[in-house]
Amino acid sequence: MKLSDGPRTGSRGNSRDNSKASQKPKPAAGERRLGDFLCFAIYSANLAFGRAYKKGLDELGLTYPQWIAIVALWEQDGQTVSELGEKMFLESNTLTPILKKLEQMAYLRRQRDPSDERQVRISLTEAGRRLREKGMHMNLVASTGLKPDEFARLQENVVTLRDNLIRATAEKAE
Amino acid sequence: MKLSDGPRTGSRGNSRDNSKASQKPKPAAGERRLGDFLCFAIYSANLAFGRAYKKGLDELGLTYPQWIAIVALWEQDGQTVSELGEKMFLESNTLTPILKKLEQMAYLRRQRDPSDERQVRISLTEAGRRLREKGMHMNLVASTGLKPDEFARLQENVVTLRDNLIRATAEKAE
DNA sequence: CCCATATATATCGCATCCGATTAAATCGGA
DNA sequence: TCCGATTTAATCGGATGCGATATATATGGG
Repeated sequence: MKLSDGPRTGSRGNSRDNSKASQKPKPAAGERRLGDFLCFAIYSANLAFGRAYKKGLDELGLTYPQWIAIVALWEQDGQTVSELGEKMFLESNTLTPILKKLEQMAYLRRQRDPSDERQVRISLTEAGRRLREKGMHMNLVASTGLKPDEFARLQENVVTLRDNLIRATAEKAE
Repeated sequence: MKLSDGPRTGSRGNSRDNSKASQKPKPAAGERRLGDFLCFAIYSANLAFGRAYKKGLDELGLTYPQWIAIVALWEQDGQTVSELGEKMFLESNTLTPILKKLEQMAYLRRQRDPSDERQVRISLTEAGRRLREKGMHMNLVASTGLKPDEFARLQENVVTLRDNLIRATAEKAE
């Protein structure tokens, strides 16, 4: 198991810092900088997305994972906790508190499946569906500053990256 | 403020689902699926990275943000909490507990700057530097399943995305 | 010098994430 | 049928993120 996902092992090119001597102490030669790690780019982009969405979500009175759950349930209503978890890449330990909160807000219902009492099926209420509509006409595409083709390719590459990571992690766990 | 970052507003092309009738109930026509949101791709890729790194980080006895802090301090030692926060895209409310934990583990020192007692300067201990070396020869590049050129372009695009989002969010906040 | 303002951290409460464990229901082989 | 293994949620504790607030220090105008 290796911990770096930065491709560079030798000297780095920093296009913003080559006109004058750096004022910062140089890191040890050959070291990867934080900016070279793809994982950190994803990590920080995720923070940035969360902050960009914050204002709009506050107007809906939702958090980001709550919103994702509403979108996933809009796509297909009546999913079990596990099914919803597969789509959101989360498990019941994380999902259950979120769903309980949304139930408490009257945006969805949680009920045991009569045919298998182990499962809990989640269905949106009318208020939950209205919530989806309220958030639907909002978008951040412009804020990404990406052209449509860049946007689409980036999206595909990130999804590929995610799926490859998940597969590789599962394989290494035997 | 718009809340969707999915580019498609009309019908979707789902290349995996066009050979036979979908078994799932169709979502309302014109709806964006979760998979069309770039924010969700980033969100879930971040979860995937966290899980992929987990095993390696456990061996070091660190969490992901703790590791990031070590890397950032290795780059430049003696940073203030704010400076470190700029690089990690975090503020003192999040950073202080992490740094206190790392101090308690004896990987760094936190000391008030004598010339300005408001600031706290963070410096790695010898154990902290050894930690960086222990993690350095590990990498996840193979697990990403991306070719080097794809990897590099993806990294650049994600960084651009992040920086554009941050700028746009700051502008909208007046 | 005095005090209002600004700056840099820290604290607090809430909401995720996640590993480990628990509890309940189902399944399956003897 | 019976009982151990499996499956599905839920619970618990620890560690982030983050808005709001608090505290301590520094700064500047009168």
